[in-house]
Amino acid sequence: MVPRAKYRTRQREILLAYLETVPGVHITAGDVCAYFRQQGVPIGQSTVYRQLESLVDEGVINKYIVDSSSPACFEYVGAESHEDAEVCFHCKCEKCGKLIHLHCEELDGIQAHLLAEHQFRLNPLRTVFYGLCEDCCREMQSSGTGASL
Amino acid sequence: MVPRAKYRTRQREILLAYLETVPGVHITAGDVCAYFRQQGVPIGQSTVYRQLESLVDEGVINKYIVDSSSPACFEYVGAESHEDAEVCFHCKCEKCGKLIHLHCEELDGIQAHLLAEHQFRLNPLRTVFYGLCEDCCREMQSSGTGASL
DNA sequence: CTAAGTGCAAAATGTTTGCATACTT
DNA sequence: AAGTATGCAAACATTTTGCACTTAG
Repeated sequence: MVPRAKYRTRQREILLAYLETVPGVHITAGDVCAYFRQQGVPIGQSTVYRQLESLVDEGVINKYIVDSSSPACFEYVGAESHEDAEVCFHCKCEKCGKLIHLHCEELDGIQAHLLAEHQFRLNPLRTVFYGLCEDCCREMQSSGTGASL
Repeated sequence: MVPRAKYRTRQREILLAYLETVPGVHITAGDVCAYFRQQGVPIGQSTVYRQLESLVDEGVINKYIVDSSSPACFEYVGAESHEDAEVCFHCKCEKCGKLIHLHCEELDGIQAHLLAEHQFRLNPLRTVFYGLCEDCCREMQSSGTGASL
């Protein structure tokens, strides 16, 4: 795990500023590097990786790992993670990439259960349920791909 | 995605035989290779990767992807059990990085709930609960770092 | 001034692939 | 015989790291 950022460096601000312009969008570290390179903004890739990891650590962005042979995706969620009011869960469709925000008491119960029975203090802000959304689920059934997970 | 195996080769049988001896255990492709190398069983690593992928495709083993910088884990779940394969959830400690494998009916209920109430078909193989493990949780309380999530 | 962050290039890691050979059916 | 699997090594892609240099506080 990477330590939290302690300085506001130029690179961090630029990176953050960029991420804020694409909330809810999933981009890879490579995407970010490519974007800056194309824009002529000089930021080293190791800095990108390090800062992204820091931001994940701080809960400003989410990190999604979908497939072992594809890069991790990052997503700006800053606003949500800072307000402590409504905790919401995320469901991410593995097929279309759609991200669904869920408010649900039943799911909140998971938190209590994990704590009581498994001594695990869940952090909902960073937990993402992966699976298939309604649309993709239907689409998959009709297309006969008997992949019923 | 890799095509299904069509031949019963020696390597496939050996691999399968080994996997059957460690049901429910999570091993990486590297683990498998190392084991065979140590046992003097000559099986190439590409074969291991290819066969594992085939077996995943056939539902004989599960593949877990938890972290982008750690290898995928495989777990034998049996030839027959396709639909009702015993899947386990993962809890990952954000602090120490520990990975906890959880098998729990209560958590299985989440799957049903998400499907029934939110039309979302959860894929437990990809879903990871983030939070604090028991040890880190206690450690944090005692060290007065009032981080109560 | 000091601790933290940067950037480069190189290493490490995990996985895939090209291709000639060997095996299964 | 025909198609499939194997094994090696090399390619690949992503991420991490060592280290000298710069910068924020």
